[in-house]
Amino acid sequence: MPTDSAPSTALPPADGTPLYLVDGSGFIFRAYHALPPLNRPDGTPVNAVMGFTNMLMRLLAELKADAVAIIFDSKRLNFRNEFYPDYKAHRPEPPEDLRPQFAIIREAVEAFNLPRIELEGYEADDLIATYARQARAQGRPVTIVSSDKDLMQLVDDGIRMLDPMKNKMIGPDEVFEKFGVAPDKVVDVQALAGDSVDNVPGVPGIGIKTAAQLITEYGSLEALLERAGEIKQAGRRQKLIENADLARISKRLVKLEENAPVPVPVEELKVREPDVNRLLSWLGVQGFRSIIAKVKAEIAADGTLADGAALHAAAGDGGEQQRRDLRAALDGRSYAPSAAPAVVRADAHIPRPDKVEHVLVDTEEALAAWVAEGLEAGVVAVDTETDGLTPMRASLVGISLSTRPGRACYIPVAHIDPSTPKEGAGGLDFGDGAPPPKQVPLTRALDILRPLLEHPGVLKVGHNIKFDLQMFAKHGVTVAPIDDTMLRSYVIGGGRHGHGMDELAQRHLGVTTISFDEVTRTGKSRITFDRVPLDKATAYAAEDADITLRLWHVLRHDVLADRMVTVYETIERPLVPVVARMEMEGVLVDRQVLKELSNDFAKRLVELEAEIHVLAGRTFNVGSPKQLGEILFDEMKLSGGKKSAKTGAWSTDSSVLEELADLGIPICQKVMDWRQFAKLKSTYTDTLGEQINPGTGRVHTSFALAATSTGRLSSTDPNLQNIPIRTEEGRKIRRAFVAAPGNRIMSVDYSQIELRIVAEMAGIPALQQAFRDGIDIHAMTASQVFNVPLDQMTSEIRRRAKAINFGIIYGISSFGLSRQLGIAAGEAGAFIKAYFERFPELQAYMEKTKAEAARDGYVRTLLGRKCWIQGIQEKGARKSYAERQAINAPIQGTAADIIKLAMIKLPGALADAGLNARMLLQVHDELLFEVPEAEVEATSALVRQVMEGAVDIGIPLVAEAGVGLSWAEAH
DNA sequence: CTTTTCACG
DNA sequence: GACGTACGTGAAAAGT
Repeated sequence: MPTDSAPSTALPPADGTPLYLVDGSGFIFRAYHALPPLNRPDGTPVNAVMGFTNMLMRLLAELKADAVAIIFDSKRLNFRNEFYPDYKAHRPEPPEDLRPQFAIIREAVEAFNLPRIELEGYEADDLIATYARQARAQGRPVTIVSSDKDLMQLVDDGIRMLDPMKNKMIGPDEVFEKFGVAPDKVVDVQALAGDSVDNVPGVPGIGIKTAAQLITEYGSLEALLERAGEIKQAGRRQKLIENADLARISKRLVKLEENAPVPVPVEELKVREPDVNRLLSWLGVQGFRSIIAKVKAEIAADGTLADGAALHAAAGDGGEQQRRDLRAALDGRSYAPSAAPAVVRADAHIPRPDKVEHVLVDTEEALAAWVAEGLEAGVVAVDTETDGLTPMRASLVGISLSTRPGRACYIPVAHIDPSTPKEGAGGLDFGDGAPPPKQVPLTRALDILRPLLEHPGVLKVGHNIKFDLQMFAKHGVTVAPIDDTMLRSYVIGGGRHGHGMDELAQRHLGVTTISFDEVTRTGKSRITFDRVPLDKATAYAAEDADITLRLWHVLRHDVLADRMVTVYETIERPLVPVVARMEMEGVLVDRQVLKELSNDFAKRLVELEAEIHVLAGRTFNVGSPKQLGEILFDEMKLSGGKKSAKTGAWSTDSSVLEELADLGIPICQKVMDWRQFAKLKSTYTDTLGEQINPGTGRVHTSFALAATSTGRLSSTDPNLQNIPIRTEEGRKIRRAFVAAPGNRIMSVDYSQIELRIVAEMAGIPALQQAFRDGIDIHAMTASQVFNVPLDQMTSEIRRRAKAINFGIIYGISSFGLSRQLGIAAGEAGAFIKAYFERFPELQAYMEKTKAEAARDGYVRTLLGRKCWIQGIQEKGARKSYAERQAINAPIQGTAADIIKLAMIKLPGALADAGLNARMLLQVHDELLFEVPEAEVEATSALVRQVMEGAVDIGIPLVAEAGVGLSWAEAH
């Protein structure tokens, strides 16, 4: 976790804000029994839900509560059953028509956006007791909303109870009325009297009246039991002596735990303004028309439902709402009711619609009607269908829209007859297919859709909407504003599961979607989407839009509930158009340079192969690790072979070959050389040329936004984040990445960003100072760890320190370090020990991070991104692996967050400065630009400034720029 | 379709 | 005493 210098979610000081603690579980039963049966339109019983919802409304609207927690029992047994198994054992199962209401009531709390508290092993009463005492200690008045007498023990002059059914306040006087003693003696009375409902035994024959009398007389339960012999009445005396232990157990059962490990700090129990759309939708599903009217009236009155927070302040689309209102005012139209800016109709059933309409749109009139419907709704899900997966090569063949859950359409715009031959000879169409099906042609369809897609007041929701943005941009349509369900899922569950739509549909909606393969078939018989018959295409495409919108409703709430709004809104969402633009820009690649390198590599491969065959004594496939292993270890009988654990095959990776080459085995060095050239040729020089887009003459990679567990981007088709640089031969490939005439390639990279982050997050003053002083960090750590003055530093000592520094970032192990440095594990372990002794804060930080991962299942970056860690609960090697991930993820992830923030700021900063540089690539700590020759100086200064100032993490960030005619020169 | 290897940060 | 390892990716080729 961030240390003191992290952007703090500063807790407010105890400020005397009254705290309302609602006994949710208790209330459910009382509301159920108090209210007549009541069903919502679909037949689900909701009488307790109704009572509960009215109570929440009263809390917010009448009591104007600012600090609230709704507290529930956890399902399982609690700690009381450990010492008294019969506790609450005879409770009957809840009635049939109450059971389905529990889940709906939890939904109610979410819909009102109130803190919902429950904790396994504890009853709601224990959590209430804990919070009540904590708030009381801060001098805050506490109101417990409950009519459960078991809570009366908590009452004092600062803690009162409110009986929500009778609307009656309970203070010390009322408690005395009930129990005949002051609140602090209530426990003793209950221990004696017992409770048949909860199966608390007490002392047989003693009820509340007698108990109160005895406690008043003797002062306390302990005193009474000790002096039981003094009691005059023989029967009562005997019962007390015989059942003293039962009374003591009863006291433990009745006494509430005041030190429960509550899951949310008391300071964070705050009323947050609900998402009005979600709340109204939810109320609509329940059929609570009178409550909807009340909510709307409240909002009309003061713009908020609860006191405090501004409307939509926490909601993800707050900006959109404001812009929409502004736009509506400007053009004199209004797309939303003036009083309640609810845009999702309250009768929309979320997430499960009661009817499904997936329709084909093949006329301009029908399309215009859908556009009108989208404008009215204010939120639409959009999806595009194309004839390929790479956006820069694919063509648009259809568009789907969804305006509310269950309602979606498919608009084919470039479908052809399914019987059309796959490839017209030489691209010519001999007209042997039937005419295309009836549809609105592409350009006409886009003209009609444009007002919707570009309308600043209509949110366009997509699943990986970057792709759709690009498809529309190709036709001059700039889609904005946007939201992305894939990225919403990513900020919540990055590293825990995938974020593809099919998986999320299953996960969140329980829906199995129509698979793409099902529609297009697979393998050789696969057809492009423009050949899919319209009925099938509609079923598939409309479903995608429908599911996207339904996922949006769920995930929008989940992001909020998971406190990930800031990461989503400040990093992921604004990044989408930036990366979309960058991919479309593409990078200019000189085919001729690649061709020459390819020929050169081919020549050397032929030579090497011949030499290797001679040395092996026979011909074989050098590219086959299996055959090579057999040659080296079975036929040539070389020692030092390792077998892979999985298949038992000989390992022939570079570490093995290198060892043998050092022993003077000539074939091994030759194979290593062969491998290098084979890799460079097959992966880079032969392939990159083919990736040049014939239309733009440039290479357009695709950056995956939700692929990594740490928040990094990844690059595919082709991967431009792993272009060689480490060897001289490999580096030549960068000569092919060139600037267009009149331009230069500029590379700007962060210097030592991950080590800076370590220094900051772990709070290591010595490292922080070194970075502030701008000294060589590897030499400095070498000097500190190995006790060598800087002026006597050798390159070998510095190399070792550098390896340790990198090791730190990877979650160091003595094995890994020893392998990296080619030293014994024991020696490596000693280095690590010395390092930790010099920088003790580091070891403490690592322990803390591991513990956090084990406790929560995830770790966080400095900016709050969650990185889920799989396997942290396991044992042995798997656990160690998970621990190293837990150490690495916050560091790597923070660096990823920082460069993303810089990328978001750059387009605006460049435009404001009148500069025309284009951002081309991101390589984790580096950004690549194409810059007009005349603007090189100004761009270099500005980009460095923006990158260094992307966010203030405490330690200074440093960015360095290089310029040249190619990437090789710029780096 | 999985495994091995190797390119990058 | 042996596990099986440095963290994060994607692509090509071989081998099932």
